[in-house]
Amino acid sequence: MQEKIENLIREVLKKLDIEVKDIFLEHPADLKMGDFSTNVAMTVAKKNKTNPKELAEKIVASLKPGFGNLQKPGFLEKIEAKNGFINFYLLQDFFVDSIKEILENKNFGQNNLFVNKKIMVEYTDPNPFKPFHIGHLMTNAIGESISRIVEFSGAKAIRANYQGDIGPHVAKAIYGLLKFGMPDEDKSIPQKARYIGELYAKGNDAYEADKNAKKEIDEINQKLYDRSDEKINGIYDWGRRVTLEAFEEIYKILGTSFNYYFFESLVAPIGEKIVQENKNVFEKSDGAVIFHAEKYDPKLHTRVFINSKGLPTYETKELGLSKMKFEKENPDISIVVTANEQGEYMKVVQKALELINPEYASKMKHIVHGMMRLASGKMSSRKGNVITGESLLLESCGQILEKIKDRDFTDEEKKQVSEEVGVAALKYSILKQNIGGDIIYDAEKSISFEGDSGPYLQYSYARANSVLEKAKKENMLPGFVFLKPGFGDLQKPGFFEPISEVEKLLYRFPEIVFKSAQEFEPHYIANYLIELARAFNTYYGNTKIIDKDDSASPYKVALTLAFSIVIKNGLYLLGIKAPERM
RNA sequence: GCCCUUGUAGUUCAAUGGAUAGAACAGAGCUCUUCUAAGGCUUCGAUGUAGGUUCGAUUCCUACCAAGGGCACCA
Repeated sequence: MQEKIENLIREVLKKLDIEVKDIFLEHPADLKMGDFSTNVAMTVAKKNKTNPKELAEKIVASLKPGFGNLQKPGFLEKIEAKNGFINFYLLQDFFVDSIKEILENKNFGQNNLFVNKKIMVEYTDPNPFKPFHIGHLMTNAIGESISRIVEFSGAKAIRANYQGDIGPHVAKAIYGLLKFGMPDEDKSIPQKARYIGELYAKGNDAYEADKNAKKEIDEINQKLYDRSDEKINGIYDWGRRVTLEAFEEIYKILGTSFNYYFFESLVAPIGEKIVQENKNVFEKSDGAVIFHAEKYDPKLHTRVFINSKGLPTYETKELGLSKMKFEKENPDISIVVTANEQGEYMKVVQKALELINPEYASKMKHIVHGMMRLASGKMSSRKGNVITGESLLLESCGQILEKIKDRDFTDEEKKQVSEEVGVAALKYSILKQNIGGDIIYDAEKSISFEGDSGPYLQYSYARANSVLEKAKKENMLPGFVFLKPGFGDLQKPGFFEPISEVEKLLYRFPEIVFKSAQEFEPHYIANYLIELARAFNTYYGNTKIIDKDDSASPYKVALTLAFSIVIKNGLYLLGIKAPERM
């Protein structure tokens, strides 16, 4: 359709003897201003120093029948010039056809942007021995959504989770466990994991406040690398298993499953080897091995790759990880999703990788998202003022459970619905905004169940579904026949169903998905779905969809079905489930 | 000090250089004998400051102000 309109404009401009390179077509911000519009008159007027409004009117006049030998094109209802823009209104047929297309294709919205491409997405990255905090929830929501969006765009997505199972943070947690003792045997896995997270915070406090503790923790860290202490090995293996199992329970609720789990303990030696083999890139300084990135780019800075104790830092591990990813899967694009606090250091690592292996570096893409912040300041698991992702999830789901307690659901259904809706509330609040921006977490407001929210979208879907259930019972099948009347019937008032905003938005879904994929930005989909759901709810509010006496009723059912398909696909792309009832 | 993000209604977020800057929450007021009121309909209310580029700037450039992050052995 876009092409048709573009060609039409080209044809007219040619007739008017106007040269133009690109024709920029967009959807006007307001549906009242047509389905497509172009600012071509303004750009041309600028070049030729003529009046844009007059030119727009001239173009429109030339597009209309009875002027010259151009016929009014069959696919347009109306063309108008307004404020220098040229607006195109599509014919009803186009919208009805688009509804048919949606009903024929349950995967409506897919595109070919990444066809035959393999894209690895690394996200979530919680560390064993530390709590699963809100930041992990955020990275998970974004990474999962991006994975689904690239899949919907033809890519083979490979989900990877990179976890720091070695390093000072582990030593701190183990120091805490040695000092304060192990948790009771009969506690649940999440309880044990929570306990380990608390002791990590204590270990960290001790590390900063107490010199002896610092020394002890450094020793534990060294022993962990060497695996030289039987007792520490035992605690380590146990704690690693417990925290990883606790994470799995959270992934299950969130609806994520990974193809790969990478661990720092495994990539560290690979990274160390890379650093040793590239002496031309790295330098020795104060007993450490460092990389002077500012030599290559003044905006970058120096970072330590091997510390003065001979232990590899995160930078080195990251090099090892990259190598491992490419050797295992050789992705066309290797995406890493993290919070922006890692943005600067990641650029340094990327620069180092560029010197070591330019091919790998060119395929890496680091997506940074904002931080989840408290009004009172930054959350840090080191300080212990974190709201864990787990507790937030439980709270969100709990609030839903309270809300549906009187509904006609079995206990099993209640649990499932409250989980699906609770997760939706959280994920939507993360995904509705630009990836880059911080999210200010407010316990009162951040989890929203009404208005601009995940549950609102789910509710709209459940409503549509309920209409469709009723339609099935009453044998009201989706249909279009009534819209193909004899020519004379066109005049019959009330025969045609006016095209609503729902149709005008539905056909745009694939464009939105495409844009989201191109920019790796899920929020376009989130915003689109809200607009669509709002249009449907308005339609629903003043339309009786199932009505045996209404010849348009089959079409209304078809429209409802099309809406339910699109909203379900859209929610899927956000990583949100669409319950049939809620 | 240098570098990276970000400044839009009271609050949380939108707006490929375009039209009257959109929503939601909060506030005021309607609305369930119709398919789910987690809904619908009214209403009040905003581009950090100062310049610049442009027919046109929330968007691009410069400076300033403010918030967050990073800047050598944490991740």
